[in-house]
Amino acid sequence: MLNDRKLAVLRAIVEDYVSTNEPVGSKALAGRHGLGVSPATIRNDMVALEEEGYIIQPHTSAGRVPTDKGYRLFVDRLSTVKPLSAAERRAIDTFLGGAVDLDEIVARTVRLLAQLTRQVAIVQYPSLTRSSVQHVELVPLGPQRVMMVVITDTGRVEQRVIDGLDEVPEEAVENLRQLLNRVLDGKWLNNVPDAVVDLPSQVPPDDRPLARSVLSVLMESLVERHDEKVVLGGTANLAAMDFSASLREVLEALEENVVLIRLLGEAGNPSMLTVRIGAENSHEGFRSTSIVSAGYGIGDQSLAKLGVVGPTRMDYPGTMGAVRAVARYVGSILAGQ
Amino acid sequence: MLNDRKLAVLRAIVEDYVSTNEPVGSKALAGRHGLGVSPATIRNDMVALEEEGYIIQPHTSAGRVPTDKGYRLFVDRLSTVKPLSAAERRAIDTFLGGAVDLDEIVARTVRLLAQLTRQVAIVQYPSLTRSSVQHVELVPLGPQRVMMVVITDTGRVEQRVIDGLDEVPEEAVENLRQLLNRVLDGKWLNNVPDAVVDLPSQVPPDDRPLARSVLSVLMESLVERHDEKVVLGGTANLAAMDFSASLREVLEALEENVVLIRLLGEAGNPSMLTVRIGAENSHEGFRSTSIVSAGYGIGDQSLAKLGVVGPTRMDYPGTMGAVRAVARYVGSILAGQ
DNA sequence: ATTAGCACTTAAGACCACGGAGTGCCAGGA
DNA sequence: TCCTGGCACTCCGTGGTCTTAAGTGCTAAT
Repeated sequence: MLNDRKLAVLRAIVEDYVSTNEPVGSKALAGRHGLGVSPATIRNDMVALEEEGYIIQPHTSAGRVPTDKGYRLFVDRLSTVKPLSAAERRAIDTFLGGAVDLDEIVARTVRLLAQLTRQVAIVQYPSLTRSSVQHVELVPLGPQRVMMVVITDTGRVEQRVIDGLDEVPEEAVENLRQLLNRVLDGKWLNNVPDAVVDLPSQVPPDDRPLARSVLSVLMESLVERHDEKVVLGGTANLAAMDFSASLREVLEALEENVVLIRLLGEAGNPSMLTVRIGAENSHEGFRSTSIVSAGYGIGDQSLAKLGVVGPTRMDYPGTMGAVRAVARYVGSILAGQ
Repeated sequence: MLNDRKLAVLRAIVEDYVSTNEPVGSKALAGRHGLGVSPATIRNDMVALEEEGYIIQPHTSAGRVPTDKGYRLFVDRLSTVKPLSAAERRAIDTFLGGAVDLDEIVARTVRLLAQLTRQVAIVQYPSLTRSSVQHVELVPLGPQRVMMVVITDTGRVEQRVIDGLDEVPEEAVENLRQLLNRVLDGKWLNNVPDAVVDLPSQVPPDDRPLARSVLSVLMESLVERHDEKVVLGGTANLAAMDFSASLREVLEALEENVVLIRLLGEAGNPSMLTVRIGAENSHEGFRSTSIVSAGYGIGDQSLAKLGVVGPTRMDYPGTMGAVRAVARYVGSILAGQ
């Protein structure tokens, strides 16, 4: 049904529409692209494409515009990811290289991604559950307060104050500290619960209340509370975009971190590029946007996701290239830390 | 020159224009407000107000619109801060009361402020230099790495890893830890440099390289690097605003944390409400917005600023009331922690 | 299967007329 | 001296008509 030329026509329509933002007609198309056939022929192909639902015309006598389904076919079969230019790669390198800690890596990444794609960038903080414990510290703050600090191999530090304890002797804290480090050192965070479950029985009976308090806070901070933060950048680029939905709707959706995290999480294979187009996005506010995302992490272990949000009418090859490149660079920077 | 009635006219113009977003004419004004004079009289007053630069008409035969100077007079002399309703105060209380740590207090505050004012809210993290040291911890991470954690009385935690040391014995770290706590406990952060300047001479000669490394990182993290973070909220409200400038310009300016911090910092008396109207803002991107800000802190010690950004055509009394109330509540919550 | 030609549709722009809201000014009245 | 009613004027916004340009669908010929 869809021979090669029809596909070529679809590709040309997508490319033209993305760059001009105007419905593309048969004549203009035959002129600009070297398809070697007349406008009339292209028109015939167009009605076929329209019947299949890949393109529509906004009104009778207007050119054609790709549908979500058309973009989907385009990214799946008609385009290849565009690698970055050497200059762009150098820019990434120097820009990300200067970061000193995790916060700054994330902040710079989001700026970079927004700048490269001229769209809204989203970067998720590396997830706790995918990293491992490097060190646990317990610090007595007073007779009844203890601070717990957990350091992970991705450079993340979580700290909590444990309050309302009975009088705790310093050496009990010290014992517990040593025990925790012995048991947890190098453990995946999601294995922490199993590792500590019988830990209270290993301390002297007098110290068990302390141990239980510390463990419950530990579990809460590491496991139950997936406080996966996300950072946004490039929202100014929204002003230049034109959604069929209202700008307000998109801005509102972008403010809901929970939504963003779910959206990134929905992506398929975590180490691959994922593209969700228009109505494929489950959240109402993103029905007229496309989201290109990728996992990033150390080695082939994906720690978190990053991506960009733009109009469905976006430069998919270029955007996908930028997202993929940035994800890889961030991974290598994290590994080098 | 400006008698009472002219001022009343200006006040009426501002109030009408703020609520209708349309230039207000003499007839409509005489009808709605009980000024007790005829439209013709109001017209005469209007030309006077226009000659003084408080109002302008967008074109002949249109109503009048307040200028920046008009708004300024309005907030300075013609309006009073509107206290929140009891329901609003209760809402603040329950909403902010549920926060468990500093991050969450800030996050909730920004949401609250955006919701109350229906504008863009900005909250600055409590400044380091205004708080005091509660505890310093040094944790050996390996033979050549030490982690330093500083906890302040505002609940903020700063941590740094000190790297590339010579072999450091554990007891040297422990000694230094005790010394630091003895010297710094309760100190204002901005007094820390003075307090530690002669500290290397108080440790055994062998440990001085370690002490110097730790101190230089300490100084860097606390003093030189005023990494005062700001958090934004309610950007979706931008969509409903109409600036004379482009939306993009405002969004861009809002993304520059440095600009926001400077802007908040420019405010006058830190414990008072500050209003900057239109061109009074030094930054280009905010020329068509007004910024209402206030300091907040524990007791009468101002730790940081918060505020909202909206169109010059904003409800000043209501906005000022909300900003002031939120600033006070946040202060009391911080004090209670 | 492709192409050229042609009649048809539609949105967008130009032009115009007109009603409404608002103004400035002037002369008369308290 | 200040206020008011009246009046002519200005300008914006709206709605109507017309025209143009772009693009389509269809048919007949290649």
